[in-house]
Amino acid sequence: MINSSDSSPWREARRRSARDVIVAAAWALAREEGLSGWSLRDLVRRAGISTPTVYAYFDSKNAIYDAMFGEAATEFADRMAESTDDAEDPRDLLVATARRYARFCLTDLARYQLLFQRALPGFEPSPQSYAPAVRALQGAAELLALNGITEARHLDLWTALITGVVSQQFANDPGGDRWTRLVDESVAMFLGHCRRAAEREPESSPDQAEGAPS
Amino acid sequence: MINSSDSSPWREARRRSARDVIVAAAWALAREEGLSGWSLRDLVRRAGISTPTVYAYFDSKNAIYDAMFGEAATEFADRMAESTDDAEDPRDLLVATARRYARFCLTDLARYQLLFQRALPGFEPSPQSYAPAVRALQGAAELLALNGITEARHLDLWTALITGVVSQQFANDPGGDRWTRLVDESVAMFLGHCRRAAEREPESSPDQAEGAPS
DNA sequence: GTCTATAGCTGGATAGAC
DNA sequence: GTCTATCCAGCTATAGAC
Repeated sequence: MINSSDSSPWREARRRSARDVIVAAAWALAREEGLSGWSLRDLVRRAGISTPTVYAYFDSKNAIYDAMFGEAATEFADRMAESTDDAEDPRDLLVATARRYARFCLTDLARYQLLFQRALPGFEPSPQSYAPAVRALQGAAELLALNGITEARHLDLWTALITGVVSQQFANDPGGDRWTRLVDESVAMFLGHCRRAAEREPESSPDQAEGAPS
Repeated sequence: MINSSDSSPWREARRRSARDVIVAAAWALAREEGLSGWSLRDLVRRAGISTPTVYAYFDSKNAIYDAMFGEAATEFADRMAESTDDAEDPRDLLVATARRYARFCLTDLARYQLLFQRALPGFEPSPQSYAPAVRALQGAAELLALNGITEARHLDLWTALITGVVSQQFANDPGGDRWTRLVDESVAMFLGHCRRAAEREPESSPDQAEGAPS
């Protein structure tokens, strides 16, 4: 037989698509039963395959989670990189991005828990799976720079603020908008603060190393 | 035999202290192995008792979690209610409280996850266990009122901000202070924003219901 | 590669003696 | 109330036929 090597292109394609079927079934279950509320038995039943088939593509259940993490991280980076319209005011862009972030998180609890909450005891994403997330944070830094914000601590303040909105929304009003509707005001508060800070200590005082004990 | 009734005082005391031993062992395990990273077998080994003894005091593992939740919620309410010094500036009080909140959360990940992250799929605290948490939120509202902040949405903004700091601290710099050291600046930003908002729309414009799309 | 069948274990919870 | 002993359901993962 020709092409019996495991690395032949169409072999790879088959492998890949089988993988995709498994991961898709895993996502469906995670959304329905909770991130960790499903077993491999559930998975194979849902995907219409058998247990050993899963192990032909993944070494363990955690390897499936890792694939899910990678997928989610890529989605996240892509979504955050989408520019709305060019030629837009930097501030509107910041608002739009914050809204997009909140929507991204809130539309999929399982994904949010996997990606941002480290909700799986004993699971650590592999470096490859994690990589895209770094890309997204760089995007955030650039977006703030567009708004004249370059201090590292202000980037941290920004992520805290916007993370907190999502976190509270999930914890205390899931499905509602009690916190997400505060995004506009949050951005206003944040930008106002940074602007005034910049006026007080003009230009690059190079992020004076305030004692940072471990 | 006198006092053979289960409701006699010293019987109750014994029951209680046995309960306490079990819950204490559960906390120790939760801190060492993760909130859900331990089994009843681990628990009985640690507490030096046997499985049926546990079931003499608790109906299920979730009942143990509920007791833990109640304990944590009480601790939380107490800690938040501690006034630093009287005669203090309302703003300093706000900063101190925010710091106390962050410290409370960050000193015990398991407690934080149980109390604020709903990290146990399928577990809901009973109303009795939950009650003290309400007390704490009322305290926060009063503290903001002392600072002239009475709008409901500003209370929400406050909790989001301070929650976000803790959340980011845990997720991206556990053990460090990269975010907690931003508490002062966060309070400044928040108070500045609320003050200016109050100037623009003076006195109680009764929280105009801004259109709330999902 | 995919199946059936099952190993091997660990989990929460219980029976019944004392 | 506390024990020893155990049940039984669930899990991940694998052996071995095809």
